[in-house]
Amino acid sequence: METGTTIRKRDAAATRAAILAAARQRFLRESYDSVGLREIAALAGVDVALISRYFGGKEGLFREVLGHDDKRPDLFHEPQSVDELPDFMARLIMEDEDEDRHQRMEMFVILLRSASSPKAGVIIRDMVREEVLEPLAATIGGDHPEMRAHMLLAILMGVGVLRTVMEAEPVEMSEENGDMCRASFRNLFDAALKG
Amino acid sequence: METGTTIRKRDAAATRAAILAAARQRFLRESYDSVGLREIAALAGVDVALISRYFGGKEGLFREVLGHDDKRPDLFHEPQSVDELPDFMARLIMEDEDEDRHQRMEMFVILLRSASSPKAGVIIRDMVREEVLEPLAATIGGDHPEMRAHMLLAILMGVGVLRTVMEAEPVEMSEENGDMCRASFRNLFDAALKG
DNA sequence: ATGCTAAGTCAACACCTGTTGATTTATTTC
DNA sequence: GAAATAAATCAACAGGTGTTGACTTAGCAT
Repeated sequence: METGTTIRKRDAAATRAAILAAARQRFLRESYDSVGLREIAALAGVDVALISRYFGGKEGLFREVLGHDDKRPDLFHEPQSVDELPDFMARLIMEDEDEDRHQRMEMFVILLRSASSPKAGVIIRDMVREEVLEPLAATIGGDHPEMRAHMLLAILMGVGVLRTVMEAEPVEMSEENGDMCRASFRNLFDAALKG
Repeated sequence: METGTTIRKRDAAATRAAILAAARQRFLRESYDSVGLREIAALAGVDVALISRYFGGKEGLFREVLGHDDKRPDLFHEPQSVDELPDFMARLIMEDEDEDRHQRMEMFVILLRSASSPKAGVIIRDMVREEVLEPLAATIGGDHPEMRAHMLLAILMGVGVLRTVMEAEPVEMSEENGDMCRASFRNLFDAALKG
């Protein structure tokens, strides 16, 4: 059950990391409001009090899970041309092997799960605007970049919602189905950009 | 502040309706977990106890807000051919004047807001599968109807998430922008169906 | 080995949650 | 008008929330 059950010997950094990992794990499955600090603490094998002590409270913990202050690379910071975008986003949706992509998608899930909580919402909205919508619109350029960025992100988030929150998988991902599915998404993103 | 401030004279049906309206109003803005019964009761101008009394509890109230038992028409029940779908969904996104469409979109927002709450989630998932994904796939037909249905719904929900949860509007909706935007969405849905 | 300090624990806080039983109030029926 | 009944209220519950201060313990330096 516990994440950091390996007996830590009074290492502040390690327990911090354990709490962070446990929190991430929980926020990945449920919303900000429905996840309790005691729950996270138990999962990390730590006393509840430490959370408020180390992160200043639940809100601070959540902010740190999102890596809002950290030097984590922006969700869409890599320099891409608009031509690479469809393929890039299709891969983002379909391939979980790539560790970087996987983490990026997990981040989106966390965002989606808690976005309707009053406290978490403000944190999330800022993050999405700054780190996703604006850079995306910048790389898109052209006539109505904001609208195009919206469409792209809408597809990405929509698929995320369906997959995780609604627990529905579009199609068996194995074999050539995966290739077909990825191609379809590529076309879809292409249409969103040029249509 | 209150919804049913017009002094009701001990009318069970009317107070039920007032509670339902208040609940709908709150669940439209926040998640299942973050909305309290006392909050709803205050908005309806009613004592908290009445909610549990009339609806059997918070969960029952939510279920009734969703109209899961009611004879509300299915979210996608209308007999449409696959050709009409792109235009239909584009209008669903863009036009709020139509009362029916407006209510349907509101329902989607409520679904999205609370889908990550453990208790509300199970209710919502069933509803989406039964009333949206399955009928949608049925009207689509063809090669991979489930995947196509997923794509359509993903776009719809993605836009919903961006609009409401992320509080981001794709483009100023007035003037010819609206027409352009609707055309783009139509193309997008078209690509999702045929691409 | 002995202090000293950082790390972790414990208990309690004040508040809020949904829910229930007893009670009061208004409305209708005889 | 009095009795009966439905509607609404009140107060309290048991349990949960995040957070805080005082306390204990482990690990390191001298």
